[in-house]
Amino acid sequence: MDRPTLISDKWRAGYAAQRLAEFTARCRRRGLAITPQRVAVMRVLVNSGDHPRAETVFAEVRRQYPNISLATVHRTLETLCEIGEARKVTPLHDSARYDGNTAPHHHVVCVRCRKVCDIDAPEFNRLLHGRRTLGDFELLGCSVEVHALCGECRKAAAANA
Amino acid sequence: MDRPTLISDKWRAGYAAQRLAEFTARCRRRGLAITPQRVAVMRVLVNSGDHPRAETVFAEVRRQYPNISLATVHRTLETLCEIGEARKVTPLHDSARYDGNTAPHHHVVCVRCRKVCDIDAPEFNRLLHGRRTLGDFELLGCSVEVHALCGECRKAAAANA
DNA sequence: TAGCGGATGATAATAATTATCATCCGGTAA
DNA sequence: TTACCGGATGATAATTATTATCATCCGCTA
Repeated sequence: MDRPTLISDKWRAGYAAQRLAEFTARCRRRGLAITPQRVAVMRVLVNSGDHPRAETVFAEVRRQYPNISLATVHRTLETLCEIGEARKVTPLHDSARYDGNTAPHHHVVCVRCRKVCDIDAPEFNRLLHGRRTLGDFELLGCSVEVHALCGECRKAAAANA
Repeated sequence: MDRPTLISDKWRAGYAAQRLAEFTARCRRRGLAITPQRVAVMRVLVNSGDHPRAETVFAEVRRQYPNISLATVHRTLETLCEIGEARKVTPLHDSARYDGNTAPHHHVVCVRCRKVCDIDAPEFNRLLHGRRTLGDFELLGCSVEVHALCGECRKAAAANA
């Protein structure tokens, strides 16, 4: 069946090992230096079942590298996102975006300029199929964020290529 | 059919009129004063097809109330969210959250403490049914955010009640 | 092993948001 | 209608997250 399931710690442990094993090769391929700080940030992130903030990663990495700078952690996390080794849980975070539409609906977000449009998709409103819980969580609702390139950004991207 | 569609400006105009007509009654019911600033912020927000930042709402409202403070706009937007008249496009925005898992997956977020867990749900990965575009947008992928209460917050909420 | 260029640490600067507080004004009850 | 109470506002300071700057360092290639 296709029910949603929480990803298990066991799965994550295997996944993390795999990712870390490939990490140095991937950095080299991208022309990035393999520094102990970079590896440490990557390790903490990929081992975390949580979705940590920069500050949290900093606290953890610091135990092994007491001299690491918070700025380095921020820079490294951004770098990891740029090369596709990590992602932000939300692409919209610099400032809060508010939505006056309280009817159930979803969003399409331009990954380049971050424009957001509302979409109506009854099918998306039925994703939970009436399920009330998932593991320890009591489910309340869900929202779908479709990632896309808007018309303008599509043109801009084509022009740059 | 149930295909996703962009919400039209026409629909929004009607929706906005309706929401504004009900707004004062809803405020009264909640014990909130009807101030011109509050109404103006609500009007700008609900008329916006975009998903504006506080600063953007501020710029717009200021044309009618040149003395309004940015702090008031921030406060008012938060208040609107608290009483359910608006919502944040993302509940996670105070600081960026990073995810080291680059495999397709989705998230369940506690709306109270903001804990995030990964979920695996093959069905969610098929939402776009191979569609390539939606209006002007070129689709790239989608992610589902399930809103929930985690175990701890459920207990805390029950204790407070 | 030398040297180039990217990476880092320290710190300042910026941006977004929240806190503080005196004043103001919407809502109620006389 | 008027007086009053408590929430709302405006001005501003404070806080928090993130990014920029820059001198120094060190991973990597030749």
